[in-house]
Amino acid sequence: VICVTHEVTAGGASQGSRGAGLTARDRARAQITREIRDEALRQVAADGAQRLSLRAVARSLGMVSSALYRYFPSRDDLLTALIVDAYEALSAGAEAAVAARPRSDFRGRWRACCQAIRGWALAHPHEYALIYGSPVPGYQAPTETIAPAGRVAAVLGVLISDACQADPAIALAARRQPLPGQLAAQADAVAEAMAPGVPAPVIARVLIAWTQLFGMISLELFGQLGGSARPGGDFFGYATEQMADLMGLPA
Amino acid sequence: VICVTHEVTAGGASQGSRGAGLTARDRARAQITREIRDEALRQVAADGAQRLSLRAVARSLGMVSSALYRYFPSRDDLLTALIVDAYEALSAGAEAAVAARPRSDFRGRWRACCQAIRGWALAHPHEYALIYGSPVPGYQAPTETIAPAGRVAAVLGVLISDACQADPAIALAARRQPLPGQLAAQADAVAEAMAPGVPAPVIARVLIAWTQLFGMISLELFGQLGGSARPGGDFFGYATEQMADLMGLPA
DNA sequence: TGTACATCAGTGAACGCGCGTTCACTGATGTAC
DNA sequence: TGTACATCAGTGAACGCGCGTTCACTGATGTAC
Repeated sequence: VICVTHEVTAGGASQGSRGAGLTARDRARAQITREIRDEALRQVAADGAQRLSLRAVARSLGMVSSALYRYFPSRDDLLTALIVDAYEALSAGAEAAVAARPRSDFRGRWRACCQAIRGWALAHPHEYALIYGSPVPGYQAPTETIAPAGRVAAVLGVLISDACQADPAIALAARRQPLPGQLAAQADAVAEAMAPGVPAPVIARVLIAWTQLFGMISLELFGQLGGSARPGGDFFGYATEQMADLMGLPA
Repeated sequence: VICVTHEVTAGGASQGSRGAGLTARDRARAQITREIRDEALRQVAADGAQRLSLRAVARSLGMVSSALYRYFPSRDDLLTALIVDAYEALSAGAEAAVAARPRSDFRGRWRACCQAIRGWALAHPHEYALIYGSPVPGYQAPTETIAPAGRVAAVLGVLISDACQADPAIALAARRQPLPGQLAAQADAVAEAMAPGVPAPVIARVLIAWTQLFGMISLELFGQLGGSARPGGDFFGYATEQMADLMGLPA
């Protein structure tokens, strides 16, 4: 009885907020869904995505494995939710880091973006692998993951857009090296989606910086740098500056 | 009886070659070991490394799964053998491609190296993932894989060594931008192992080119380029040239 | 406000699958006298 | 050359494990009159 009263009270309170009409059941469902995601994430963080097991998640939550099917129709859907979360966390971090710098300090914003992404990757290696590692076998990323993935790229898109508007010299310098036809068209397509108004040659260099950034992080994280060549933060910072130069960001 | 005669004859023949003293059993063992590797490789190529299963390999070979333990002490040892093979195949391809160009055409050798590595990766995506993808969970690469991994890097090491010796301008140009202390020490260590005599600033740029190369290939192969930004060969070629410029290779 | 019915969360058992690895064993191949 | 013994490849059964997913069911929560 106490329990019922409690729920009714909470229901009334939540009706006052914007979740109007939420029943106790709805709220319980939302919370348990969250708990499942959290526990699944904990397992991915500990053992990697391939090891994610519905049964283990259910076990940790004191549920029976079949109960999870009330919340996620399959293991793959749970994985998809985690992937979306990872993209969101990464891009939120990058956005915040970039926003913390003066709007006109383009090189500083680029640095902040790189550091934030690397920092997040080092802190969450398995989540990073989940979104930028080799694909999980048998899992086909559904279309829902495309938008969150784009949000990460948009951080850089906005940055270069701002820089090009503020400093026409960037575009001018890049234009002196025209691109082969097909690449120019590709770059234009990218510009339209991510950085309207930025000329193709600049975009091409931004793409180089982009692949450099994730390439470095992946090689470092996955330990594929032959022992001797492991890039600590020093190499990362150095490469970041070189890429800023390549993109033509003012010093 | 016929069978025995046959074997004795073959044994005699092989004693004439450098595999002296090889018994029929030894030769059978070598061949079956090869067949196991080949079949395992076929499975990795088809389904990825995580899906490699001793039982499936045995099944394909018409053996019973426990028989494989005569040849490989565990699944991990089989994986290790495949990893070594993959490194060897990749580096052999890169070496051949580089060797096919005139020794003094440094930019051409660099281009050939990049194209060979990308070509091999596209042709053998799962094997590429095996060596440059996110680590297989639960598998710890043993020390035997270090040397073959280094062989790939050595291709680039020899190249830049040659270039620096032939064209002192490369080193001179790079020296104008000194490195932060720790990075210089790291680069010197890399130089000592891979490219003796090459100054640290050049090495730092080579490392950028190196991470760029594998970063591009990984992002392309693993499909993590947000749909729009997928790098066909055009982008790859463009980036390759930019990296040649960065390293200071003469045009 | 009270009752009858519909909805839904969670249970527990089961299905069917595949895996890596061990072990006692048989029979063929190699070796030493 | 012939025999006795040691080595080794391959067999078949078993151990113990974990997984994703389905299904009929119970009991609590929500809804409509």
